[in-house]
Amino acid sequence: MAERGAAQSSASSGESLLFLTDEQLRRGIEAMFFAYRGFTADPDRILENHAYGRAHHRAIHFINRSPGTTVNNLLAILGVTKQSLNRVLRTLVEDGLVESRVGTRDKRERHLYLTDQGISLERELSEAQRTRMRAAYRAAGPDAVAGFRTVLEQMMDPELRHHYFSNTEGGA
Amino acid sequence: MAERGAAQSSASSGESLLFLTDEQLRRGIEAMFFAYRGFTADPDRILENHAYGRAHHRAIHFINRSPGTTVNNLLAILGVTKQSLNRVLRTLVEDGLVESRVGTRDKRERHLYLTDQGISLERELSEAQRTRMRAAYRAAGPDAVAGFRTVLEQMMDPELRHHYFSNTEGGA
DNA sequence: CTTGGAAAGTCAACAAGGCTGACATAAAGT
DNA sequence: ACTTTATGTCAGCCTTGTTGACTTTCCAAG
Repeated sequence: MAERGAAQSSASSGESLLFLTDEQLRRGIEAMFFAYRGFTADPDRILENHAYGRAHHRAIHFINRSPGTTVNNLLAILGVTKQSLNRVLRTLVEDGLVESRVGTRDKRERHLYLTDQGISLERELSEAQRTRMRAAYRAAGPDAVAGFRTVLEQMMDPELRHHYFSNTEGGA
Repeated sequence: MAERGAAQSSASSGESLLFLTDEQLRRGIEAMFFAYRGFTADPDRILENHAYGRAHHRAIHFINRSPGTTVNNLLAILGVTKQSLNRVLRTLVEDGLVESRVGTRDKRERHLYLTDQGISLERELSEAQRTRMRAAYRAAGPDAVAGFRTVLEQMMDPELRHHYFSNTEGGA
C-alpha cells in the first residue's frame, strides 16, 4: 500500500514511475500468463505425437544445451525430485533418445548425452519454438528484445539465475 | 536453416539482425523458462498454506479481473475443459471464496464473483506477484518494460491475444 | 407449443507429472 | 572402517489435465 502510493504519485526522483502502477503490473502478469501459453503451445503439439510431455522436453533441452551434464546438475536446473526426473530419463534412455554414460573421473555420476534420435527430436522441438520466438523478436525489434530479456532476468529467483547465466560463454 | 543463415549474415535491410541468431533465440527461450519459474514461485508458496493449487489461482485471478464473468468465458480464457475448471470452481464455491449467481437475462449462465474471503486471498496472491514484478520493473526501467510487454504480446497465440487486450479499457 | 441445441453440471475413469518416504548400491572421501 | 554422495527404484499419494456419457435447465426457432 505504501509502495503503491509511491508508485502512483508520479515524479519522485525525476522519472515518472507510471510504469509501476498496480494496473501496469497486472498487465505484465497477464502478459506472462498468455505469452507462456503461446511459448509452450508448439512443442506441446509435437510432443503429443511422440507420447512425451513437457517434462521430457525440458530434459531434452538441457541435455542438448550441456552435453555430458550429470543427473544432479539437471535436478538443480529443473527443480524437481530425482524420482520425477528419473521417470522421465528412464523412458528417454529406453527409447534410445538419451545415452547415460558412467563417469570416468567419478564413477558414481552418470553423464547424459542425446543420441542421434534425441538430437533429431530436440531439433524438431526447438525449431518450432524458435520459429515463434523469431517472429516475435522480428516484429518487436532489437530494443524491445533487449528490454524483454532484462525484465525476465530480473524476474528470476536469484538462486536460479546462475543456471541461466552459466551458459553465456563456455563450450561449443 | 535458410532462415538461420539469413539471420546470421548480418545486414540485410540495414539493421544488424544479430538479435535473431539461433543463439539469441535460445537465450530467450531459457529466459522464459527460468523467469516463469520465478513468476509463479511466490503465489505457489502461499497457495500451499491454503491447500489450493495454481489452477485455483488462475480462476481467482480472472474472476477478480472481470467480476460477473461466465463459466464459458473463463473456459475460453483458461483453455481447459469444463470438467477441469468445474472441479476447481466447486471447491472455491464450497469454501466460500467464489459466489456463483444464476444469470438474470440467461438463466443457464452462471456469473462468478469473489466473496470478501475470495478478494482477501486474491489480494494476498497478487500482492506477492506484484512485489516481484515491481522489483523487476524498477530494476529494468521503463524502456525495458515496454520492450518486455511488446515481445510477450507478439508471442501470444493470435486467437488468445484478444483475451489479453479485452481488458485494456472497460469497467472499474 | 414443441423441439433443437446451448450452457452448465456431474459421474467415472484415466494419465502425466509433481510429491514423500524408504531402501539399495556403488564409489568417493575421511 | 565409516560416512557421505550420486544414482536408481518401489510404492503410494495429490493436483490437474484429459475423454466420454449423461442430465437438467432454458432460450429460441419452427
